[in-house]
Amino acid sequence: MNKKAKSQEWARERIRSAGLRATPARIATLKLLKNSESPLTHAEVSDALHNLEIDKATVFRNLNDLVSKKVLRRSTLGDNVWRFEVIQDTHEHDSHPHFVCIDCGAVTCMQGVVLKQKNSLANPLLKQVTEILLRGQCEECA
Amino acid sequence: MNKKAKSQEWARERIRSAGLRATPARIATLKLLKNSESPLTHAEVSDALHNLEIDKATVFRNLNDLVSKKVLRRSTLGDNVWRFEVIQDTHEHDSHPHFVCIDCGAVTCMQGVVLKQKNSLANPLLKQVTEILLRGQCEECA
DNA sequence: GTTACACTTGCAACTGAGTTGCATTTGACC
DNA sequence: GGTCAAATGCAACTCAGTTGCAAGTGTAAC
Repeated sequence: MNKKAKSQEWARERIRSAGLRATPARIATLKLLKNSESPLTHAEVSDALHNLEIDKATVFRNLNDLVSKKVLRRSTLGDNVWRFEVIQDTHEHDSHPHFVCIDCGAVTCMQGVVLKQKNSLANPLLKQVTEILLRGQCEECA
Repeated sequence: MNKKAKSQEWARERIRSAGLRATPARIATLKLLKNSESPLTHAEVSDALHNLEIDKATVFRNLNDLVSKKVLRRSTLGDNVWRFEVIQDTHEHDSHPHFVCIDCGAVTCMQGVVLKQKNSLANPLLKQVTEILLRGQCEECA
């Protein structure tokens, strides 16, 4: 099986095992996000798939469906637009912070960064944090 | 001077010292945010001031003006809506993380929390972080 | 392979946040 | 009080995201 067919089969299997139907729109969406280096907005996904003539409402619904099935992660990067990325199986429980450049919008995953309490007073909120978002300037824009 | 007049005078002075004109709309906006316990959305501000018949465009412009003059802080809490809060003078250079409850929207300042690198590989991005946002469930909602 | 039907899709119309251009009004300094 | 840049009101706009509904399609069961 060649690389393209393998990617196709992977996407198909991922969608089906989530309990959803493997439609062309969903397979294309998932393949696109899998191959992307950083999370994509709905507009970017819609744009990339425009040659498949998939309606924007369909793209939204599929992205949201895949999020609710834990196939994708939906995050907000400070510009009030949702971004979507594939949840890697290997990182499933490794919720690393994301760094977002406030100038160019580029997103970086920060695997080696953790949150620490400065003082000994335990903050109970720390245990319930589900997402960490850092904002600033990336090296390019600084 | 009574409490109300004091608050009025405080807002007036804060706006003027930022280099802006102290208009009724701006004074009302600033007083409202000063007395609020948590950041407010534009819609909430607009709503609260509706008896003053201030146009929504004016509210937006004033909020943004006050943000650019560092009188207010504008943050996004994960629901893709901007929220505004007064920057307290005492915390001006203390960029502590904010914790946002994904259910009720409540915002908490986390003074004792810092970010650490797990491994020794220095991540240059860490030096350029200007804002840290944690998302999760607050104690009430957990 | 055919069939049945729930799940998906496309379309179009909608909501709600936020922006913009422009004519009119007004706060602050003289 | 007069002047003028700054601020406002209005209306029309953009853009993200949602929704209702009729038509189409993937899948499981035959």
